[in-house]
Order: sequence, then structure tokens, then C-alpha cells
Amino acid sequence: MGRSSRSQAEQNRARIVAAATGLFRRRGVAAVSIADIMAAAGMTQGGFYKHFPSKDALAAEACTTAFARSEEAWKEAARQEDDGGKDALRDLVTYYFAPKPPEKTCPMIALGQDAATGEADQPLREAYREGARRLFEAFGAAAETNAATALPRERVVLLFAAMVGANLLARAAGGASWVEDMQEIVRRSVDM
Amino acid sequence: MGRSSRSQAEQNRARIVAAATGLFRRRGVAAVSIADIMAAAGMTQGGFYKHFPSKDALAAEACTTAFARSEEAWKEAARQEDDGGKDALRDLVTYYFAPKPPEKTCPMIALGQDAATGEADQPLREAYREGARRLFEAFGAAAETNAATALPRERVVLLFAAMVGANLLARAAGGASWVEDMQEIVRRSVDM
DNA sequence: TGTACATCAGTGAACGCGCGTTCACTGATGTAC
DNA sequence: TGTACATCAGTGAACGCGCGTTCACTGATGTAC
Repeated sequence: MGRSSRSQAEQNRARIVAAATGLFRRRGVAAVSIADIMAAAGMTQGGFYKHFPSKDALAAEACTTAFARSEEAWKEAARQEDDGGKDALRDLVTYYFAPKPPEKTCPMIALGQDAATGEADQPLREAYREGARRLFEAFGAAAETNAATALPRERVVLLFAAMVGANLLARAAGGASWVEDMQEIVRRSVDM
Repeated sequence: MGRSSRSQAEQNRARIVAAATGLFRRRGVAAVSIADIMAAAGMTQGGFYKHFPSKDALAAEACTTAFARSEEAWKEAARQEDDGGKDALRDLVTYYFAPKPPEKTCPMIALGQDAATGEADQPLREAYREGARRLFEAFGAAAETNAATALPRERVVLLFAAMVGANLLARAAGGASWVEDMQEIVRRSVDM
């Protein structure tokens, strides 16, 4: 096992980022070790520092990736054609509340603790702010796709906050029935 | 320094729980060590296990305490007389969004990651579920104090979710202007 | 009430362990001629 | 194109450190007579 080619190394780096992104969305940054990440990427621990200067640097990059993947999925969900594309926002919220494997947990929720606890100027915090802003804008864009049923801006903002809050509680409070009711109410509120 | 009296020991135990409650609300359970807690309580590390069988056991108890303190504060805020007690829900939401020292962070947000990541039957998870349910009920009760402006149940549930979501984002995304707008919109939505 | 002794809350050092990071080494890859 | 050498991606063991937990010890507290 000697030196890898440039393109192989590039692929390996991408595998590390992908593995980290999934693990961080599952458990948060702090609860995942570099050994965990490298094992998930199919390499040994020592090679990590050939690609990243520190865990924090990877955390920031993986955070950006997590939000980018999430944003793509949101846009895909809002673009769905099964209702003629008329209820983009409803499709988005339905997708957001649908059961998903833990490595697809919403990064706003999964990385919230890490972003909140870190230093104010930490790259992770900046990546979180930027990523959350983009999700917020994607939500607003979905709300505007159908002019006939356009919602007032205040209602859109309220729905976004409610959607995030309901999923935080769903993740933390397990299958409590009042939380499931809450998700259903938020979902229905999009139509009103 | 020999044996403490029973009442002194009882006080010391309470100081450990109080210190842990504040630290956990600041940084979450995982990011706080027993050495941190015992130092904050003014004792040395070794004495911890004279009061608790493990960190997890303290975590569950401190989680219960965190929610109880939060519930008391909510009820106090909703009971305020400066507007004649007519807008209990508005007072509650205003209190919830008001800047607070980090050791008074909402436990639904601060402990969400720990509750979500832990085992399903973990005592911490159970304490979180129970605590969150009680805050939800306290919110509902505040919404019902003034029959003249009583809100439909669906609206109350939506507002609760939105309030929690807005504060999660405020904590994680720092002082982003769209998040501050969001808090203001949620606060105003109580009046409509 | 006073004395003798058992109890046990708190101390401070130590335990094994997993963490993030470093390092000497390997050998295929990339480069210079 | 072929040869000689420098580079460096990945390995696997080690580093110091802080974690949760354990333990021998101390001496004031609580108890029995």
C-alpha cells in the first residue's frame, strides 16, 4: 500500500467528507470521532491529516455539505409533479416530516448544538448560518411558486419556524402523540 | 475535613444538581464533565459518587430539574399583571424570546441533542419527554386564560412549534437578521 | 449526660479508555532528464 | 520512450490529555450503652 494517485486521493477525500456528513447528521459533530469517520470511509485513522488540518476544519466543510444536500432534497421535493406542482410548499413540508434514515436528519436540528456551543467566529458556526439561511430562502421560494395561493410573508416565516420546531421535538421526544399531532397540524397549516 | 452532617450532605447534593442543571442548559450534557460540575458545586471530583451512581443518573435528574425551573418561569411570566393579565400568552412568548443568561437556555433546545442521541429507554429521554409535555401544557393553559380572545387549538399548537423553532435558530445561527425577524413575527402572531 | 465505636461524606490520587493529533515508515505515483 | 529519483497518500503505532469511575483514607457525625 503506497502512495495513491491524485484522482484516487481526491476520491478518498470526498469519501471522508461524505462519511462525516452522514455521521454528523446522525449524532452531531461532538459525538463522532475521527476514528469513526475514517472507518466509515474505509481508511485508517492516520490518513485523515493528509486531507484536513483538524477535525474542526472537516466539521465546517461537512456542515456546508450537509446543508447543500438538504437544500437539494428540499428543492427536489418542492418540484414534484404528482399534484401538478401546485402545492410545492405542501410537498416540501410533507417531505420534511416524512420518516428518514438518521443520516438524513435535518442539519438545522442535528448541528444546532454544535453551532450554538462553538466560538462565535468558528467556521462551523458560519457554515450553519449560511446553510440555514439558504434553507429558509428555499422554503420561501417554494411558497411563491403558486401565485394563486400565495401566502403572506409573515405566514411563511411562521410556518418555517413551526416546521423546524416540530421536528426538533419529534427527534428529541420520540413518538409522543402530542408531537405527532403537532406535525400534522403544521402540515395542514400550509393549506390554510 | 471529615464526614458531613446529613443536612449538610443533602444541601451539597442539591448544589450538585443545581450546578449540573445550569451547565447542562448552557452546553448540553455531553459537553460537561463531572469535574466541571463538582468544581461549580465547590467540591472535589471523588465525592460525586457518594450522591449519584453515574453521570447518566444525574443527567436524568438535572433534566427534570431544568424543565421544572423552566415551567415555573413560564407560569410566572404568564401570570404577570402589568397588562392586567389579559395577554398571558403574549407575556409568555415575550419572556421566552427575551435575552437570558446561557444557564437559563430552554431545556427543549439545550437538551434536545442529548435526548435524541441517547437510547430509547434512557431515563434522560423519559425526563425530556415528560418535561417537554408539561411545557406544552403550560403554553396551552396560558392560551386559555383569557376566554374572550381564546385561540383555536390548532393555532396554539402551531405557535408553540414556531416559538421553539425560532429559538433553536436564534441560538445556533447567532444574530442573523432574518432569525430576529422570525422571532418578532412569531411574537406578533400571538396577537392575531 | 458521657463515653466508645461504627458510619460514611468528602478528599485527592489513581485507573483504564478513547479522544485528537503526530510521526516514522512504505511504496506506488509523478517528474526530470 | 526509458531510467533515476523525489514526492507524498495512506498505514499503524504512539503521544499527551481529559474523560467517567474507583479507591484507600480521613475525621466529624451518628449511634449504642
